[in-house]
Amino acid sequence: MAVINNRPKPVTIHEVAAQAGVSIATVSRALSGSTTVASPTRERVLAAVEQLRFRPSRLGQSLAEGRHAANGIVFPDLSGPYYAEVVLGYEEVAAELGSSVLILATHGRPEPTRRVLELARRVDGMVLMGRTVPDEVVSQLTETGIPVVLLARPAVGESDTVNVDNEHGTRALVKHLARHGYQRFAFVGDPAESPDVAGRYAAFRASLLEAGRRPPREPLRCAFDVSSGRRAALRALRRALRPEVLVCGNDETALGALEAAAELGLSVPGDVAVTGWDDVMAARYAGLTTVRQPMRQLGATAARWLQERIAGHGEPVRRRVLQTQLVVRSSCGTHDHESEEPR
Amino acid sequence: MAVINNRPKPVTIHEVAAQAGVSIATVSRALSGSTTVASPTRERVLAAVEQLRFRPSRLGQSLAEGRHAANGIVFPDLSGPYYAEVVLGYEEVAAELGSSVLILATHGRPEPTRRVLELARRVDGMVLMGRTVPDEVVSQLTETGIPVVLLARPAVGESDTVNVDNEHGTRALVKHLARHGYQRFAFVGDPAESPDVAGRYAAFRASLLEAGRRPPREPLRCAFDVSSGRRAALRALRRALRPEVLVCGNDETALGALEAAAELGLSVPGDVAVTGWDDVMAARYAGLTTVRQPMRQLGATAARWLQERIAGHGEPVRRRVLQTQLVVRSSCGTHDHESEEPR
DNA sequence: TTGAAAGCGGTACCAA
DNA sequence: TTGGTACCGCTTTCAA
Repeated sequence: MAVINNRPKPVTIHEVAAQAGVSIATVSRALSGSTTVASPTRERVLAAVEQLRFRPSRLGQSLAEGRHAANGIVFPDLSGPYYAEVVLGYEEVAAELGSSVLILATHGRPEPTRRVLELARRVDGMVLMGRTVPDEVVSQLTETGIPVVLLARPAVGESDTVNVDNEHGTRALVKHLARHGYQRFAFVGDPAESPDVAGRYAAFRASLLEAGRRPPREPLRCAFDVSSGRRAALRALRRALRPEVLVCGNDETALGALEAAAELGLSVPGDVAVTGWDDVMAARYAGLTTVRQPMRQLGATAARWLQERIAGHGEPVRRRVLQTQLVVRSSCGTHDHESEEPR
Repeated sequence: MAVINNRPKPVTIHEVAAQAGVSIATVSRALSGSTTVASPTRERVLAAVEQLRFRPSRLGQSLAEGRHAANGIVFPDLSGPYYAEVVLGYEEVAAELGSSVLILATHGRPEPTRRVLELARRVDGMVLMGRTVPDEVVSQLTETGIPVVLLARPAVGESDTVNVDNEHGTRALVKHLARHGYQRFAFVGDPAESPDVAGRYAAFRASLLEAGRRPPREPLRCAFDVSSGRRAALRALRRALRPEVLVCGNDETALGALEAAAELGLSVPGDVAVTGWDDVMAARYAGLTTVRQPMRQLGATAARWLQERIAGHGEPVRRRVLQTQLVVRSSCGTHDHESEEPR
């Protein structure tokens, strides 16, 4: 137990007050600028602050003010470009609006609920992404009075919700694939893994049915990473009746599918077409047809709404569904007009 | 000013105490488990806690305990896979060790110093990455008693420092390129942009000189993104005496260089070779020769050390330089033995 | 085993 | 314009 903790203890407002020969109330006023302080007094205070290198304790301040001036974002994971971009968009706006940003990755960790509730004790509000906590926890938070904005997940109660349009994005994709003339579609990805994938699979299935086709087989369930995608795609591609298209839940899965095809000596898109979701940087170099979603904007919108909720204006519940963009590259088939790819 | 802030005010320890018919001291003890509390009393307290859904205020707790139980990481940006991976590695370990994690991206924002000092008021310690704040701020923080771990930047004073071995990584790369027989090397990237790039350029220059070559020209300065890399590479490739190799400061720059070459109708590696740094996911699909660095491990090590500093054991200063790995792909030239690429 | 009370470091109201 | 002081919500001595 030989803790040799020799940190200088922080300067407090009392020492500044003593040094300047005023009361702590005056120091507080001089620094906040709220009330008027006589110029000479202010000078003395600021000099003392300067000299003692006084930085007010955030804890004292927050306790007195009754707010943290911080908010948080909870997401499954930060690996892979998708979440990183969303978090970046979030941080950017939150910082702009004067809040500190706490992050919490739940994926693969025990007790996500406990961690989220712990986070809730240090913030004025939080953004919850995807499949991080059960609905009950969302309700519990809002009942406790903590504003919550949901991101990339279904609405719960009266919380604001921001989502991407999985429905239309998928339909546009399937429609494009249908024009290529493909008949046998397979979906790679686990709807249970994330609400987004669930939405994409549902739309995939629905649009095939509406086109008068047979219902697709069960999705080839797999996690979000490349190697899981590869394994799942191998299963599909080894079937007697090989699918003509692998519609993948996200880009990393699709990149794994490309690997699988290569491994089996199948050409893409000749023997099998492959599509993804997200349009991560690698997708471009892999020639992957995919659906781009506005990742930063998802985070930015959530941050802005959260701040407004915290400010406490009584806006009605807001739900936003951001649009996607089909990005056609080579992996879905050959095209006459070179490059539908947007700049 | 019509703020309709109707949040239920949080349950405090006093209400729990009243409900359980004990003092707040007893409630605190019953919850912390530190001191002994008679079983029946504890039962009553826990029942009250349950019934009132009491969650202790983090602010009160931290103020009394004299610690935040949180720490922070400051980085230039979160876009691009590099920082995201480092932050992920950091968050993972920090959370494991029981700290909440605050993030702060400085890049392109005004007043990075003010923001960092503001962050310093809410954490027990922090990790500072790359070119985020000037050395004086680092000193100022440590003098104030806030433990700091530096990441991907030169040491300052007595702070722990974690870096990647830019020196050896670059030498291995240049050596490999020299074996290809290339004579005219150009460096793409701005040493002023980050300490890492500075280190890479220095090693690049040194190893060429040591090999008895003429000193290379000035680096083609550019920012870290693909399009900046593209523009810089265009400048180089349009020179009368075209370089045979573009050694780029990071992968995104290199991907831009690949674009530039394609634009000019130059084949890679036939007409010009290109290399990167980081081994981001896209590098693989672009066939980019690069140097892999252990990004997560950088973050993880920093988090662990920071925690130890905060715990206050008086270890001597630590400096770690993590090793890199050359990843040879097609962009640097043709190879006999297919794929030196590690799995 | 429990309670009273003194902090922890601020903010803001009320008087002077 | 300033000072005194009552909080904010918790932890932790010190006594009982």
